Amino acid sequence: MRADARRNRQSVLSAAYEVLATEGLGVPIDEIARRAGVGAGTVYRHFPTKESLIQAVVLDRLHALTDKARSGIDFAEFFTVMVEAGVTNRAIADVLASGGYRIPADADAALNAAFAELLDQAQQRGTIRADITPDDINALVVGCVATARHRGCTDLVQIVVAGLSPVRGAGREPAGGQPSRSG
Amino acid sequence: MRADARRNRQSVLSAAYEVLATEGLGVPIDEIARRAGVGAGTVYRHFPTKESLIQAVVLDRLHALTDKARSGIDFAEFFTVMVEAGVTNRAIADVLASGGYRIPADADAALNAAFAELLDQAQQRGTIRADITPDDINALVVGCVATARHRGCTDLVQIVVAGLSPVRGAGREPAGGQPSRSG
DNA sequence: CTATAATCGGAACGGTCGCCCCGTTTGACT
DNA sequence: AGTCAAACGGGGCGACCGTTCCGATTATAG
Repeated sequence: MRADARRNRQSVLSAAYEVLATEGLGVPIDEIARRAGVGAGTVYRHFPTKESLIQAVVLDRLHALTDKARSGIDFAEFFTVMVEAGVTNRAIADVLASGGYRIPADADAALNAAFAELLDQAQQRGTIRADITPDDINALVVGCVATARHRGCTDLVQIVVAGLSPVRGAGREPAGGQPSRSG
Repeated sequence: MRADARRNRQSVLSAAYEVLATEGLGVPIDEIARRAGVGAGTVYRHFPTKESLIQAVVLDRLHALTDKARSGIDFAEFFTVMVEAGVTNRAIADVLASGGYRIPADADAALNAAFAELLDQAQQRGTIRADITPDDINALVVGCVATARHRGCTDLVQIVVAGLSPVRGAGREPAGGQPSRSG
């Protein structure tokens, strides 16, 4: 592959990563091309469709999240990580909510499996209510992202996590830190 | 006003109400016109912009919700009502999430004030954690709607409500009913 | 019934966006 | 340096959508 082609491909990927994170999946290809300093045609040379470009960018993030889930992290912590990923990166938020372009099933499945494993461990340890399913968690993540994006109140995750616990108030008093303060 | 004009205006309103609830704010005007059995021009004769038509439809629902809040309902119940309103009516969901067309500030304020009042009562009664703000509740409603829309699991509201309560497990065991069961 | 003006409907406009085309440029190999 | 295929870029196409326009229609007053 020619050097300029490789360089341009990288520019497009970087620009796409940045713009998608800020603007979400709705950003026009022209905007990505402009920020990459190339023409729209060049973007389509490297990525046949907008969807394929988005996948290239988003899959990278999803794999990073999957790795994080496998790193011995706590369920509640990872829940927060997922929500923060969605809040920080609008493209991730859109993908998690299935709002826009689909991602390959295997990447989705890997992340879901890792997350489900953490959930199972937490349930066996009694930290999380037993009647919660992985699908519930997915939905809650989407909801928390939507919640936190609505305004800056990321700490609302604590409320949801508290609701997930089978028994509250045993050494986990909400006092001491305002769970929500924004504006 | 001519009789046919009045009739058409009503047709447009009915069609808009129905289509907006199902499809959300993104539905094209042409689709509303088609379902109303009129031309697009007729829609614009009665409502100068798409936004004004949406407002006419949505304001009605928001006032109904405000009335409901003032009817002596419990906070947790009303929380559920709000989420269900968003789940049933995509236009309401979009408006609550500020995703699309704005609504007049006074209608929004009235609903918020009524909801905030319910929250305050619940907090004074000790049912809801004292550190929760009305804005937090708004965000949580949006999140719950997004959550429930993601799949059919409306019951996840219970998890959030449980997280909102200062102490759980005192006569409010989650046992007995599967808080989430879907697909 | 006729005149008249309000109303109707859908074609048309302007803007946006994903995607393609093709004349031009440029990097790599000799 | 010369050659040429690969890569570039931006104009253009088709589709969609909100909005406008105007000739045809029709309700209503006299």
